[in-house]
Amino acid sequence: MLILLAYSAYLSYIPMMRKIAAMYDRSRVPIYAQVASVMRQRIESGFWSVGDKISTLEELEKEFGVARVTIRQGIEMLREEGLLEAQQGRGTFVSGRPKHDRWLNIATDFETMVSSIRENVVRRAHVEENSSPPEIGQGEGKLADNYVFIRSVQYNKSEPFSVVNVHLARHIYERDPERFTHSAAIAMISELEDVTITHAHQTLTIGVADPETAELLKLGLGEPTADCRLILADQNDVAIYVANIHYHKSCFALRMDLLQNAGPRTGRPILLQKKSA
Amino acid sequence: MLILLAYSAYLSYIPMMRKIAAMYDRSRVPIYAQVASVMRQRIESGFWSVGDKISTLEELEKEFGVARVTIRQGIEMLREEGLLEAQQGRGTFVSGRPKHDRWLNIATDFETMVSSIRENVVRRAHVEENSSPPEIGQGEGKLADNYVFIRSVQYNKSEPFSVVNVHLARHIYERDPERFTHSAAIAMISELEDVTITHAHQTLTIGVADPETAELLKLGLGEPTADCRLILADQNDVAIYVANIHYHKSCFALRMDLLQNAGPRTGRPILLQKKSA
DNA sequence: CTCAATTTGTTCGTATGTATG
DNA sequence: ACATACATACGAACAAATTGA
Repeated sequence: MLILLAYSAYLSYIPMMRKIAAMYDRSRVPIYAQVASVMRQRIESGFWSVGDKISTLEELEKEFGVARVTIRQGIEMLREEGLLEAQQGRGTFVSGRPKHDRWLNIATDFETMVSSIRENVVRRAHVEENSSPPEIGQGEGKLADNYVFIRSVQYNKSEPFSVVNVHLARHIYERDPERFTHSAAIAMISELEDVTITHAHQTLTIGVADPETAELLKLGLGEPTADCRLILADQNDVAIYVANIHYHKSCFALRMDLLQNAGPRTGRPILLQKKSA
Repeated sequence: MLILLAYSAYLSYIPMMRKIAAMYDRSRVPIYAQVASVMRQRIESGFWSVGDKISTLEELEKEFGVARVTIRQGIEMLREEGLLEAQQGRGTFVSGRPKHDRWLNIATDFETMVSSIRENVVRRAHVEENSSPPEIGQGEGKLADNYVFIRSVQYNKSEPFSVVNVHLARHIYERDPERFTHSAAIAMISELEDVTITHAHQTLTIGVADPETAELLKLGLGEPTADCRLILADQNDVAIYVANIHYHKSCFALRMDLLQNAGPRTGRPILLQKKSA
């Protein structure tokens, strides 16, 4: 069995020990929960592997600069999550890894997006036919006359993983209200022969859960979410589809190929060109 | 001056009132701070505009299902941030919007990435010449014989916004240790004539700040960050550059054009093809 | 101007949670 | 396990400022 050195020996953050109080103060999460989240991260990242004996309470006290009881509270959290097991006289051992779902892959081009959304299981929808228009920034297109608001939640094995809030131009919606309500609007739009999408872009940020999102995704208020804003504009530059999607952070990953349409890349020539520009 | 209706009238979350205790319990952040983050969001999103009178304490008590003093603590937080001003007898008013930094745009192709990184101001670097190799997943290339570990922090107006942890293949590093330490490694790699990048990909997730990252970005332990993993493989499929970048969430945004290399898009034909496939 | 209604500000007591030594 | 200190949260009562009838 591998006995690990104290983490501090590896990453040398002894110099920051004096500032530790300030670090804990920057977050209003209780210290033991902060300690727990660091230890959870170490298990998830593999720095502590399943079966390993982790540092002793004494080492952890010194490393985190907090009292023994506080460390124990953190360990208790992880025991309840099934990640740690403590044994008197022996030590504390890693007994499992957190579920890292990361199975959701966000599309980076239109084709992929449509086909991935098409397969989504939408379990719940709420429609407001008389909706206020969406907030639109400059460069995002013109507003349509009327919008319909559709909210749906996507589930994976009965676990909610995203909330989709869509403002759909009413003239699009009315072509087939029934289907727009119960299947993915974007897939349907892409099938309309007389609608040409001239702009489609997506902006991704980190946001916080508002009460509705928190409730639907079973999150705490203010917990972080991956927020995706998706806008489609038609041939008249009218924003016919404006979506705000909130993803559960633990299922979210975005993978991009940086050489997508470029092929292998060697150094000098292009960059020199750029430099001189 | 606009007097707003209670938010609850608009978004109808009265039905969830019974579950409110559960919602607060899902996070270990104090309730007043959770309330504050919801109100902050309302100001940021423009639901409450500057100058507006927000709901009264009594309304907010009922809406959030918490005590008056708790609401006041939340308001007090936002007063200290300069977002709200309260006046006895009159009400509480929005006095400012949060700084929405979002000025950082993550690149989605190699050229853009290199030229944006080239302009970054790196203010601090830490180098470990005898570094353990990076963790590599399948499909990310083969490991080089040796790596050098370089950590740098990027600043904007003396505010740190990202921590870059790079494992750089030693044979690359040794071509010019001095420059690799003090300027952006990736920009230099792209100038090497005899190195061809055959794979370059980027994976973005939401992570939590570990002690080092928290200290360098002045975050609380366990606060959310945007984590970007960036890997470059050379002509021999060796991962010569493996970066783990932690961005401060408030400066992070990723914008993608979904029609990047496709041009305008009309419905049927392509999709029918896909369907029959 | 006064009065009443509205709205924020303050204080008390109590209970529980967090953190230390 | 205990004693101590401080933060969080509740409910209730009361005080002070503002507004409009």
